[in-house]
Parts: sequence; C-alpha cells; structure tokens
Amino acid sequence: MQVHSATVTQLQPVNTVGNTGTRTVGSGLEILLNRAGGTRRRVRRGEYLYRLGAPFNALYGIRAGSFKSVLLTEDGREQVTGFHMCGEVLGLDGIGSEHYTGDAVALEDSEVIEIPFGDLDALACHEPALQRELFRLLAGEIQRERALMLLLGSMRAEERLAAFLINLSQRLCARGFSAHRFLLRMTREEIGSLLGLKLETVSRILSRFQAEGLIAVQNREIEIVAMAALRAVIGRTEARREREAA
Amino acid sequence: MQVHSATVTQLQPVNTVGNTGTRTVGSGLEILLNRAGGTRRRVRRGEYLYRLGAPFNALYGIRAGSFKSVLLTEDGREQVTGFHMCGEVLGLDGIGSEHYTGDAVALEDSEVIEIPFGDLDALACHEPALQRELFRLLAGEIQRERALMLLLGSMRAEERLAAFLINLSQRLCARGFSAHRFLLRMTREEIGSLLGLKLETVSRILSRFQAEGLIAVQNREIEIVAMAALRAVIGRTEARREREAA
DNA sequence: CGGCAGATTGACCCTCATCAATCAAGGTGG
DNA sequence: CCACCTTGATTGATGAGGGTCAATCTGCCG
Repeated sequence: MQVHSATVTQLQPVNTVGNTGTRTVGSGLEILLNRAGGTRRRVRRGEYLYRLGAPFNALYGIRAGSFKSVLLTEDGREQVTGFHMCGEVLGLDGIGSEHYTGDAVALEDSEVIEIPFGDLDALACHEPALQRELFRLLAGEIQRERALMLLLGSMRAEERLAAFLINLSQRLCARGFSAHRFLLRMTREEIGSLLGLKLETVSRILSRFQAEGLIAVQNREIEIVAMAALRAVIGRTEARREREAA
Repeated sequence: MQVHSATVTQLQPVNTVGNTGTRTVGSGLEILLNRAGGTRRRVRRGEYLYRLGAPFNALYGIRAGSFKSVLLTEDGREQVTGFHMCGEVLGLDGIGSEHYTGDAVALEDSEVIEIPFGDLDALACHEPALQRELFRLLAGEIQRERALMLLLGSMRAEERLAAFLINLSQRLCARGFSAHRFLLRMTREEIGSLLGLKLETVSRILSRFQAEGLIAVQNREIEIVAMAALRAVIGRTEARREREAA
C-alpha cells in the first residue's frame, strides 16, 4: 500500500475516504502496457509530446523523465495544470474527444511508451480489467484536479507552496527516490503558474521557508529539513490568529 | 450544434479546439437512461443526494432542479466544485473508487434518475456506445474542472464573476430557458466558494456590474443587459491599463 | 569571456479579505 | 395580523497579502 499512501494526499490533505488518486508505478499502468504493447518514444527537454488541437490517437506512459501539461485560452492566457513523472499516464484529456485539449511538454530529456488508443478502445470491450483501469485513470485525474481546485480556491500562497513540496516529496518517495532531497525540474514561473502565483512570490516564500528552517533551497535543489513543520504550514491561517491572540 | 456551442465556453474562453465539454440535454444521457432503466428519486432543497464516503453504487441524471457538489478537507475547509442542472450527470467522481469523494446537495426541490452502476459496469462491456458515453462523461468532467482551474489560477474577481454569469446563461439557454434573465439558485457565499472569493466580494462586484449597466440584479434574480460588454470584462486586465495610459 | 535565462530581493501599490453595521425577506409563534 | 427572529445581501472602512516594476545576482552555455 506504499503507492496508495503516496497518492492519498494530492497536493493537499483532501479528505481521504475512498480517494484512489492517480494510479502510478506499475500496477494499472502495466495492464495497459502489456495488452497494447506500445512503442517507445524519446522526447527532449522543451519538446512537445503532443499539442493542443492535435488529433487524439494515443495515451502515453512515462518511462523516464518528467513533463508539464499546459492549458491555453483564446486570449493568450496559459496555465500549467500539472507536473508528471515516471509511471504516470499522459493524454487522458483526449479521451471522449477527437483532439488533445492542451499541450504536454518535456521538462527534461524523457522517454514514454505510446499506447495507440484505437487498439485500446476496442480491447476495452473484451477486457473488463482494462476497461476498469481506464475508468480508474480518468477518475484519478478528476481527483487530482479537484485537489488543485481546492488549493487554488482556498489556500494562501504559503500553504500552496507547502502543499506543492509535500506532494512532490510523496510522489518521488513512492518511486524510490528520497523524500527529503530532490531536484525541481521546473522553473519558479512554472510552479507559480500551477499554483496561481507569480514567480516572485514563489521565490520569496521559498526563501521564507528556508529562513524559518523548514527547507533548504539552492536553485532547483530542495531539501526538506522539517517535514512536520512544513505540513503544519497548511492550515495555520487561523491557528496563527489564535496564537497572536494568546 | 446548439449543445456544442453552449458547452464550448466552460466558465471561461478555453481554446475550443476539440472541446467536447460536459454532455447535456439528452443525447448521451439518454443512452444511459434507456439502457440501465434507473429509478426516480426526489430530493428536497438542502438534502444530500449522496455524501462523502458513502459507498458508490450509482450515477444520477438530473431530471429537474439543481445541485451543488462540495469538496471537504480534513482541516474543515470546504469548497463548492460545481453547480449542476437538468440534463447533467452527478456521481462521476465515484467511478474508479468505492466511495463518493464529495457531497451533492440539492439547491431546490429536485428529481433525479438513479442509474445503478453495477449494472452499467457490466453493460459497458457488451455495449460499446455505452462505454464511449461513460468515457465522454468523465472526459467532460475533466474539461469542466480544467476550466475552473484556469479561472481560479489566472483571473481576477471581476473576470471570475463575468465568466460565471456567462457560463450559467449559456447552460440555461441550451436547455431552452432565457439566456438573459434567470434566477440564481445558490447564495452569494456558494458562488464565492466556487470562484475562490468571499461573499462580500461577490456582492460588491454584482453591484458594480449593475452600476456599469452590464446587468440588473435583485437578490437572486439576474438580468444580463449587455452581454457583449460582460464578455469583454474577461481579459480587460491589461486593456484597462492601456486605456488609462491613453 | 560574454550573453542570457532564471532566481532573488526590494519598494510600492492594488485588489480583495476582514470586520462590522444595516437592510430586506421570509417564517414562525403569539 | 403583527412582532420577532433568522438568513442572506448590501455597503463601508481598513489593512494585509500578493502583484507589479525594477535592480541585481547567479549559473550555464556558446
């Protein structure tokens, strides 16, 4: 249940009852890969895996590296909707449509497995396990986005950053990496875009966390020094008031 | 393409290429209802259709009335994630999990059709059209939530309110109601919760829109007086600066 | 070595949250 | 039928959080 415990907290402590979260690290993904037997594809840093409006014809399982997905509006606004790493599936937004509804960009040199969806769609009918897995993936995506909505709708900047770092730490940990020390693969601006903040704010708050002894930052390198305290940042809005009143 | 044009704008102008949006008003929903032949159920204003953590066993097609879905966090935070009306499907978040992941509450006396999901799940295997429809619904939900994320992450309060009103107008219009005159079924606080604003801000901005001649408000009654101008509110952040500079 | 993208930090200001008072509309019980 | 209470909405005053603009710094790559 390593995986489960890692996906329970999706960017912030959503009530966890029945929260399946994004399926990762083998298990479900393997079902897809084995059945459909997709082909490998390399994507270099900065390159698109797929773009908005491109015809939807495949899902992608991340083998190595990491990606961001980006949403664009007519009026030129752009927002990062997620960062994705090894074991996660990209392209789900194309299901039920004929085109991808956003961009997927590699944050570093990466490798994916392409799972042609024409095949999958047909297979799913004859293969209940596969069908279930697809439903699960979609539902997981919905969960992930709800968590982000909650973050964007109800948290202050400090809380957002804390939630972001904790989430990243957990996902990396579930993949066998250190939970306390890792490299950010994205810029401050991209983090800000995901969290609904400006890059200066991201930078400032990381500095503040460091000054408070919660983390150590050096450019893209993050070390979480006081995990418990970092967790405590989330929800300290009112707690702080009570403290000040006392 | 009435329906399509109505769902193209999901709370704000997402780039529309391939945007299927939430399926509504018959079509897909009818497929579900006909195949599974669910039972009617009445829900009175303020009552729960389902609650967080309850075992997931059915989807619900809204026949009449309207609902809000609400998400809860461990630390007591709560956020409205959507308002739903006639023709839409509730309970999708339960797919791929064993429990509902939030609450659904009736905003007025309403009626739904319960579609037992055990049946559906089995049926989907033998019935490609049904399977496709389920995928479509899930994908539509993802689209809807992305739109909201974009709103929460990149819009100012005025823009959020404008987008909210336009979205509501379009959905009502697609159902045969007036696009210019309608009744809000939710409180200012609930609107604020959806949009990541406080109720006072919602109230103030509605008043401002009225003063500017964009709308007419009287409690829950809304009349959109200048639709084009209301649309123009979205994205006028920088436009305003230019105007002031001139 | 120079150039550039990304990060940090400061100063200022604007939007929106907060606190608070008032008002309108129902609903209820006498 | 009216006084009372509750719930939701409006409006004002004030301040904090975070956006904006700008200068500086760092590391990296050609």
